[in-house]
Amino acid sequence: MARDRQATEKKILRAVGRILAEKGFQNFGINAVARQAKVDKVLIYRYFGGMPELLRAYAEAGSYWPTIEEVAGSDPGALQRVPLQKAVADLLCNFARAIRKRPVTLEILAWEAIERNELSKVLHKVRKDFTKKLYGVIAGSAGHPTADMAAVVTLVTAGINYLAVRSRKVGSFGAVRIRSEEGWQQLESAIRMICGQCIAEREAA
Amino acid sequence: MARDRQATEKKILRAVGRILAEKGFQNFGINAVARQAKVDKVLIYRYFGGMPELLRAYAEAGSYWPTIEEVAGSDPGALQRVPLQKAVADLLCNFARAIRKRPVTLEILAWEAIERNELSKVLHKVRKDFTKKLYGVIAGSAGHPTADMAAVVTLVTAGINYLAVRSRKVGSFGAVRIRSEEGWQQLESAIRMICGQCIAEREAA
DNA sequence: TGTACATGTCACCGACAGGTGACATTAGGA
DNA sequence: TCCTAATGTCACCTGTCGGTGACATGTACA
Repeated sequence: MARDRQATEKKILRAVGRILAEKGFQNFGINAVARQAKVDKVLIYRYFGGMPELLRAYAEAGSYWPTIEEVAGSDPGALQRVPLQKAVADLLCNFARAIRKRPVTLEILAWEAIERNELSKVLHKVRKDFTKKLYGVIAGSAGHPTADMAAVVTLVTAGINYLAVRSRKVGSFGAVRIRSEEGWQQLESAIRMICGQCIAEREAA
Repeated sequence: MARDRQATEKKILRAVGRILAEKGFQNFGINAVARQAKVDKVLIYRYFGGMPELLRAYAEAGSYWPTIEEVAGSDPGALQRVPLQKAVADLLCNFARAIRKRPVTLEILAWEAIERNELSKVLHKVRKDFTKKLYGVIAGSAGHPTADMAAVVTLVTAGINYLAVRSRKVGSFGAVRIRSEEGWQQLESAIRMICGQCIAEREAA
């Protein structure tokens, strides 16, 4: 109709986002994207090449991972001036909040337990850079985390991921109502408890 | 061929298990089961009714969740005679080991983040009973867990689930090599650290 | 002006999914 | 013995998927 390739490409990419956010990877496909974007599917092949390239293009355009500022605050240096246990706890809590706000990211997280695709590959890379930078933010005057601590942080991060992903489908897990704000506040205080105690032990040793 | 309905039904149910364990829900379907079982798919409809009923039948026959003994040991009463922190830590570690041994369970856990089906419903119920019984085992002379503690246990359990599920597809998460035995030993010591400290704090208060 | 190319439309293909109806064969009871 | 019902086999339906070839139309440039 409009004979505007850029606009068409944008429509397609927006459709990708909508489908992922609303229906997830389960009902995702070339035909579904074309339908949603109200565009002939042949244009998707012409402009992007195919499914993998489409996903990669979407990945590059999207912002489905927290930024450093979002998690570490606008002044990351400030983290090095507070006790390590508080810094780590804050980072984890902020991460939980940031990730919960991203439906597409949660979908990708859920789906990468099923199969690898272009989006999970890109997410993998982004996440690696992210944790590396975050480590740089933490490891300063406050001292470097030990291996023990790293395992604790890994476990807690994994727990956050799991609960955030799961909250899309179900109202509670174990004792916590993961759909409600207060449920997540319970979890945040659990995180602070874990960090506080574990790191205190480390410092004492 | 053999004109033996019972044998045919068994073949079908075994095929369900094989497909779930090897290929997962992604490539699961009536046709796939029929192919794997070397049975005409119409028999699946005749004997079970359809996909939901087939899954329910498989669910009732299978043992894809840890038993209480597997997690609490053959003498659950013994748990009430050790410090609460050690009891909880042991339960969590045993749970991690038990769940890692069950590929089909991990598949269901992964898939229930995508969609609800008959298997996830059954799993939901089994899991609920399991946690209830387990709570009964713990809550004895050692005293009842607090709400704070419950949130910690929830978070750790979620982390275990996530890492176990993820280890099917990827070798490491964060700082931990989740495919290797030593990676899980790091996690176990992290669990003990968390439990020990958090509960110690509770007792002091 | 005319022509070449980018853009968009349409119709179609083969593969596979879930699902069903009709038929052959065997076993077991009247 | 014969008849019925259970068991197993086969062919076929509809719908959706990813993917492609052929064609119409607008646009920009020689």
